[in-house]
Amino acid sequence: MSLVASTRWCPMPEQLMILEEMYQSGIRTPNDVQIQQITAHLAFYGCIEGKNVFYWFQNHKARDRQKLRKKLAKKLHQQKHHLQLRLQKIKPHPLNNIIDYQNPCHHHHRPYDHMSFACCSQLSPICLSHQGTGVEIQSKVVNEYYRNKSGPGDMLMPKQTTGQNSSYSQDWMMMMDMVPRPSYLSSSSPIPCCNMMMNSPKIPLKTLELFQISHINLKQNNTKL
Amino acid sequence: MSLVASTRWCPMPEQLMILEEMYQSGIRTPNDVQIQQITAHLAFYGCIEGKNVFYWFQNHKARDRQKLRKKLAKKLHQQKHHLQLRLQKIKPHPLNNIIDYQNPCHHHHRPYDHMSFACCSQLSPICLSHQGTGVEIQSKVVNEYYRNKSGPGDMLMPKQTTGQNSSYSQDWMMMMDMVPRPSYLSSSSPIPCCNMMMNSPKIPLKTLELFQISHINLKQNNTKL
DNA sequence: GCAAATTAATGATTTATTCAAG
DNA sequence: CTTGAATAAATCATTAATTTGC
Repeated sequence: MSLVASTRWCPMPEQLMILEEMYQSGIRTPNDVQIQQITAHLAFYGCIEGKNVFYWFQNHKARDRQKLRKKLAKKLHQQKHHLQLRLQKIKPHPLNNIIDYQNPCHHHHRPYDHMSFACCSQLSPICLSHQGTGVEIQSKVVNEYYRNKSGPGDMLMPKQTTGQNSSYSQDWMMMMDMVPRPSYLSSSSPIPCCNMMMNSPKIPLKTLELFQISHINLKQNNTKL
Repeated sequence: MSLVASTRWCPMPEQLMILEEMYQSGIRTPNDVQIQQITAHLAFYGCIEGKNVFYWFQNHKARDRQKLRKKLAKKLHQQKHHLQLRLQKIKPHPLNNIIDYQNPCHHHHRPYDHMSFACCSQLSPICLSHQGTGVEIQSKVVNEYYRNKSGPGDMLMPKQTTGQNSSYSQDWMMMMDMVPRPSYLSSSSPIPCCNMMMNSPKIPLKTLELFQISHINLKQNNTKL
């Protein structure tokens, strides 16, 4: 990992300046459109993705709060200390236990940002057409996490190979491994499926070509790279 | 808000069954590709997006843990209680204060899933070409949160209207509102910019057409719909 | 039975914590 | 040590179950 392109975003000073200024301006939790715009703008100064902007605000906000908390705690502690000293001077009495030196300061008050809001813009739930490019083109490039929506409309929803029941516990575990799956594993493993919980009638689920994968690496990829 | 399409995902029983079975199979934190595949598969049974799958696993895992914790806490409590009773019987002595009835059980041990892993698949950071559709087509449809990456390569990175300095503290606040921005606000507000922190040299930032927006709604959209 | 009122589940969001690159 | 990235925990908010009074 020396000459390999860095695995994480290295913000350019200009980008940091702009972000910082935006933060100072009050922006705390930009929504997706805002993130897009910011990203597009900052992209002029260097490679950047939406998630970088997202994370930056997230971390900056959090560490701001953290700093503030520490400062406050310190101040409070000092105040107490001073107060105690003063009280001791005033009433040098062993029963002056009014002030407790602990108080874990569990600050569990959730300091709602005056800026924060939920982005519930009521866009119609139309199911985005991927321009016929299929799923893969989105993964890891357009989407970073889960936001890769992929509606039901398009999605190279394969002509499912007729309703043969299949055990998801098995097939999905297979599908779930990340190695490029050889397609020699046929789609013909007949298995009962989805008969575990939920008292709904047993539905003949279909095995999709998309998920025909090898038996190796049954478990999820545990390595953290 | 009565006959409007539901704002949140209403999973179909089949989808739930499949998800549940996958969970039982050991899947805990599917990565983006997995989420894509799962989504594509579940889409057959009803409208669904990647984020729904993501959230489902997130919540399911969390609530599983939670349930387990509660169970354990209960058991522990009972054990203590029984032990105390027993001790009382054996040594009905007032000095039997070995057992403390508190112990807040702060279980701060981060129970790493044996399944969890970071999805660091090393796909090249190629900057996805949006097929010339620009930013908007992605927002709120392809992206749900931050994962809307949008590389620097494409992005209708406008021919910036020559380097006139502009105050981001102001312009960005304006840009940040969500209302469709009328373009009558010219791109010619000349302002000093980015001279706040960071001792890097002052760089003449450009005002991009993309961000010319109205002055109304200066603050972030706080309303929730 | 049946709808308003409560409560329980659970989808979605935000915040806190942790890991680890540099 | 700083900070980008990722995950877990806490919380919010909406929908479903359930109860309750009629």
